Amino acid sequence: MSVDIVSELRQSTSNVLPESSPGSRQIQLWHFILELLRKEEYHDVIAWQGDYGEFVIKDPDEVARLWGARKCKPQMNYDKLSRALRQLAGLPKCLRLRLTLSPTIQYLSQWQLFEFAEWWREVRVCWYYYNKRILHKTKGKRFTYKFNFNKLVLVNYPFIDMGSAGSGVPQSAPPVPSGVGTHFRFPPSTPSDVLSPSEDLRSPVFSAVAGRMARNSISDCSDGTSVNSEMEEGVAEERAADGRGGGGGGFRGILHPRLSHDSLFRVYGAPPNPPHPRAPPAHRVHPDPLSPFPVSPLPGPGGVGLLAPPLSPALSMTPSSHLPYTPSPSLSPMLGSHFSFNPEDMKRYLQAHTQSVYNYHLSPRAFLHYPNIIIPQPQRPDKGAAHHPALSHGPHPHPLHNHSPLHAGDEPHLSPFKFKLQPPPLGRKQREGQAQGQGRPGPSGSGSGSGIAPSTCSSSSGLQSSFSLGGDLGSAGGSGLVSNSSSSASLNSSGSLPKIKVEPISDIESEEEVEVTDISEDEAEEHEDEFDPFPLRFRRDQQPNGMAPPTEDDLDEDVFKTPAVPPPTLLPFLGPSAEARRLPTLKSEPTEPEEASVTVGPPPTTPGGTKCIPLKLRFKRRWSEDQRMEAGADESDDKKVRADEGEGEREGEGDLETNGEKEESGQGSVSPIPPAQRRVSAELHRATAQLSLENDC
DNA sequence: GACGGAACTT
DNA sequence: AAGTTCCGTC
Repeated sequence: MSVDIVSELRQSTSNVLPESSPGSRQIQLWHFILELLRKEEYHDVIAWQGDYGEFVIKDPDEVARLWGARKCKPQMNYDKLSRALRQLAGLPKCLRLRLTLSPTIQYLSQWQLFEFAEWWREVRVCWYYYNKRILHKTKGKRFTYKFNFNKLVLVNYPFIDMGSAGSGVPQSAPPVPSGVGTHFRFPPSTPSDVLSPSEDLRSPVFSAVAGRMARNSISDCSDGTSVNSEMEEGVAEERAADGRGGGGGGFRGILHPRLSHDSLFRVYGAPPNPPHPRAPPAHRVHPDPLSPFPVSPLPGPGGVGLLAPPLSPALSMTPSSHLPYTPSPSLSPMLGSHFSFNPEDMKRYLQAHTQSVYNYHLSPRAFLHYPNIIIPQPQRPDKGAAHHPALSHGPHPHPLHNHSPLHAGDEPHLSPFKFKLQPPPLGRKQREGQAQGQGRPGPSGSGSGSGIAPSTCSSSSGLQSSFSLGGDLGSAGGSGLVSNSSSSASLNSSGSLPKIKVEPISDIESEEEVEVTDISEDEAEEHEDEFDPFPLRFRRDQQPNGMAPPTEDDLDEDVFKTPAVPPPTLLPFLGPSAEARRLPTLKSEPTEPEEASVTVGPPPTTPGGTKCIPLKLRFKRRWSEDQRMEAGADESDDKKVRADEGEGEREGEGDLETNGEKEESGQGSVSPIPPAQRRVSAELHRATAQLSLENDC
């Protein structure tokens, strides 16, 4: 890596990649801690001890003094130091968002919902990238903290070498990432074939992928307790996202054919499960002190950085920051179009991922996780079909992933959209507030689901959002009732557009329900295996409006960072073309005039637009495929579906569903939406209706 | 001791 | 952004 590149990287990523040179005042606390931990001379002051990644500050005053000396803060003491450590364990406040769905969500087409769902997923993932849970306090143990290496190493400091302590490293010490000398083999790709890092790294897609990768990729070598292989999870997620269960979907080709799991999985060497800290450090010849690689993986000048894009993870939505992928303008499923795919774009996309994996030491899971690519294989799910070879190594996915969302084909007579709403738990204030109000179901998930609790904060932008996005989805009441907020009222009365609002919140405390000390990483990692690629998980077996109990995963993920751009670009992957698709999508539905006017969403506000490949395209494609299939199906099935639908709706409850039905009925017999789709839409409406939240900003 | 809000600094 | 400082609470 050339010096200037390193310099540039350090500058461009200074907020993420701290200056780590000894003596630097720029050092971050967690790195300083690591620095002490790796030096034997400080083992009487601070040392690894206990569980994996756990360390004990044996001499708090001395550590504080050292820290203060490093930072030129002579007044430093352990109280302050511990405060800083606590900050490391927590989330930056005011950076979480909440999602509020107004009743007008019912006016969203299902593809808008897909878009929204996918966007939210991206937000979740992106947020994770920036979410700093570098360490946490070990409860019950004085002065004891524990690093979350799965977060830290890759996300914050992927190339950190923590193995300098040499012999005597306790088991609590983390493994030494090995670079040179690993079995890692990066598939050759020339810079010209790869997106420029700036494009790549700034892309929200990349951010999502990187974040996702970072979140997961180290799980196998972090706590030493995770038994989920990346591939397993990747497959599971991919399947889940694919929505085809074990079927041989058409999206398996997202794994770069030249990126075998085997080659990519060894970036860190064998998963330390249990870790083998005493094993002699692998070859750690680091021409660049920050990188284990002898040669920069970056293609050259212009590389932005090894780490996080400088933009908000939630969404670099500037047009230039996205992959130069321009979806076919004919992608709108409502237009009955077929989905085209540009192989060149896909190629570049994959290469960008490849590059990212290389740059970040990241997991090949990225390729599996982010199925944001449409493989031009319009195959119906073929149950029992052979899996993609590259995906077939790992254990089978978690059973939960068999609840693959968003596929209408697998279970033709069941809800094809088996996702549920699974919001994070309420914050304290929310809980308290709701305890006095409607009362929210506890985290047991026994609640009756979310009501539509529109934000009391009006959108600051032109968007009168029906969504307000946030990590505390679960804060919604379970009544399923439309709240009486002004926002809701205005939305309802005016029939305003279904829009999304993102707003920061400062007092959501979902983490407080996370027992991070004892079960945190281990169970979290296990739960991560249950990662639901969609924020809206809706299952029939739940109560009509029931909220699933928040999982660790949710707790861990349903936090967001405020997008760096105003709400109009809240669908980052929806560039103008996407918007253009979206609008016709709505218009293509013969709807009531009101709806027609209502559903015409906000105009595209991102000049140039985003050019990412949204997962929604998969949905669209699948949908289109399903529709074609169903169109060819016999009428009796259709009638049966309708009958089932009617029955289900009779069984169902909630104004939203009723409204959704009204909306659909308003389309009349000329509706291009087939019964199954309308059923799906109804379920979507019902599901999304649960994503309501009050707003306490 | 631990926690976390809030204001503040760099 | 990443703490630092102060402080009230548990």
